[in-house]
Amino acid sequence: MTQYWLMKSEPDECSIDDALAARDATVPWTGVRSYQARNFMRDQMKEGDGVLFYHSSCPEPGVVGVARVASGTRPDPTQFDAKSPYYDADSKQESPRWLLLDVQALRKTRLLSLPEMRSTPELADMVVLRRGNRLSITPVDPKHWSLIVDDMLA
DNA sequence: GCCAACGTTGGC
DNA sequence: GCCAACGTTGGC
Repeated sequence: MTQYWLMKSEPDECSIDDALAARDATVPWTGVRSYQARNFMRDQMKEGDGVLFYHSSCPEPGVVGVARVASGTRPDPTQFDAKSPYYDADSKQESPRWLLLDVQALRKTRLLSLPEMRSTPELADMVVLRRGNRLSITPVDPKHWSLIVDDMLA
């Protein structure tokens, strides 16, 4: 069954334009260092799942595009790269702690800003809007996906 | 730059 | 296993 997700990316690292410019518009979703987010990727996310591409830690945070999960998980190579900011000295080659999967950008949308999301009553219970939420990957209810993708960003 | 919120760490 | 201290996220 197709599921839906919201994935945060810092546009300084990988913006929606960067993703669309990549080969096949596909980027490895590197740098996830949260067990909850990793477990979503490992246990629940499937190729073909829908993704809201979200810009975070930037002047205008919000949803900026639609994407899809384009692969299953594999070890994130940056965990073994001592020069990477995502290096994890405790992770072992034979039992990698951190995973990634590929995300394929499908289209850029207008900015659906965080303030607009917060001011839309039908979106009020989205996981990403919960107070103090810090998860970089959050599940999206089908009704929220439909409202955002088929209506607000159509 | 500030700070609220949360996950992780480590002492006990 | 508890919980205080610490580091990080991320909006403002």
